[in-house]
Amino acid sequence: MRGLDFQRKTKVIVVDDNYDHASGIRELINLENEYEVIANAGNANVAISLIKKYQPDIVLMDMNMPEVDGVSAIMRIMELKLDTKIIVLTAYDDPDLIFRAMKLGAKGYILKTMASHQLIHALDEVVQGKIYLPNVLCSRFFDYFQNFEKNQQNKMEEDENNLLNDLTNREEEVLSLLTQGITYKGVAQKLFISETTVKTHVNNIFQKLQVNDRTQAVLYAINKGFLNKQKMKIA
Amino acid sequence: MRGLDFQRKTKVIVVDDNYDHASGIRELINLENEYEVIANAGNANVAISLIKKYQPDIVLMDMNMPEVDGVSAIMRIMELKLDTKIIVLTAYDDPDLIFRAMKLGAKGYILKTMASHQLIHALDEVVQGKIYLPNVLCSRFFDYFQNFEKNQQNKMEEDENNLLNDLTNREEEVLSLLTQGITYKGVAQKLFISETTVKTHVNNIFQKLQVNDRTQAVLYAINKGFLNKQKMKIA
DNA sequence: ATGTGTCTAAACCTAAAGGTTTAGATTGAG
DNA sequence: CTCAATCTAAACCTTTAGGTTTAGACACAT
Repeated sequence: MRGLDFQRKTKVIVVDDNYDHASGIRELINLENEYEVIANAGNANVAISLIKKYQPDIVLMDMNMPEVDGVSAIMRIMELKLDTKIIVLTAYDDPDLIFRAMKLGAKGYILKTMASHQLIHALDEVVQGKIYLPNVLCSRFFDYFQNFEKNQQNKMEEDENNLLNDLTNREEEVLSLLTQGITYKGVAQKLFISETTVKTHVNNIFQKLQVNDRTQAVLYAINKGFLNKQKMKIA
Repeated sequence: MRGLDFQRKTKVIVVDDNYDHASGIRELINLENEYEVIANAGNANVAISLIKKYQPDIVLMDMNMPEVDGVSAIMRIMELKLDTKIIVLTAYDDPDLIFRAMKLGAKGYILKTMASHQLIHALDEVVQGKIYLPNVLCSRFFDYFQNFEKNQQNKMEEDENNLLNDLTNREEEVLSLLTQGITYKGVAQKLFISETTVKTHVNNIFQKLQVNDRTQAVLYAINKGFLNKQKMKIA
């Protein structure tokens, strides 16, 4: 695909607070016929206004900037809802940073330590609409992603402070029905027990969860991932 | 790293309901010195018991199986909490399938249409603890991932059937307090209005949301992303 | 066999929630 | 100006919900 578009060069804006570094990247990119660095920005605010003005095809963004951090900068650029594609360029391979950048919609992620031809390759891939994430960073991302999701599901059981763990089986059943917005009478019918028994269970639940009413109990349950647990039991 | 472990071969279990296909993969893998297919499984249940029994290093899993679907199978294998690594092998490059498999903890994802040496390469990468996701599938994943997160936030406003959109500003405020488990009296104090006024609002909310009590209203609100909306208003 | 935990259930009470109707004040659109 | 929507509020009522105490039946462990 490189060089097929004779109409115009691919417009790139470089965002980096280090002027020397930005200049280096600029020269490197301008060596390529199909790319053109149309502007440099030393901070996020300047970057935003330049992007609004020029609507570049690609923004190469350094992540360790003063004042506004890189993640916020990406967020603000994405909110513009332009066709501009963001490639992150940073010294850090921090999984959390990679995860957040990609989540927000970055199309590529490159380490500064990587060879310069990789930068050009990243540009090539991204202009074609692909994602550019080197294998090393890809693995980092997924380590974080999978553990993140896993933790979301399992943090409940692992949490010593989770009062839901004090509930008996029957109480869990009752709570499960409460989280569906069912009345005492309804719960009694579903569990084939009397309404007063349900009340007893509910009162015990309230004491164990240290709440005062069913709404708070339901909210506590939802926040602690109780619903996920119930779903898993069913499946 | 290949061939450095003289102690034992890497144990692989192949899960595929198509016997011929499973056999083909088995032979292919057994050509490699460092790998050994120790078992085949034609369905998820057999697979689970074989995995429990042999605790293989790698499970190669076909996703289009009858009875139990591949995603559920992955979920059940992950629940065993073994060191077994799952590589998905399927004919489909459906982004949703890729996303769910990776989310659940799959370490690799290969299409059946891909060359056989890629399968071996995937095994090599995964035994080293890396993630194997070919560029095409990686892009598919991120397209889904980035839109997924975006959609989660915006699906509410876009939903024509979302009854929350019928609420007035004041009703939203009241509902917001209900979702914090606050009583009529508490809401009245927070909003500097009388308790009966709160009741009126709440009744209107119930009618608009077509529910009968506060618990159901709170659940409706949570399910439709009301809490996210409130958070966004703050930020 | 004795105690502990769980599930069951009743009686009794108060507080809160929910349903209905009516209505005044304000605002903004036609 | 008038209509509609919204926010406010009261009176009246019924139904749940929640709190407390007591207690029988069963299982399980020491």
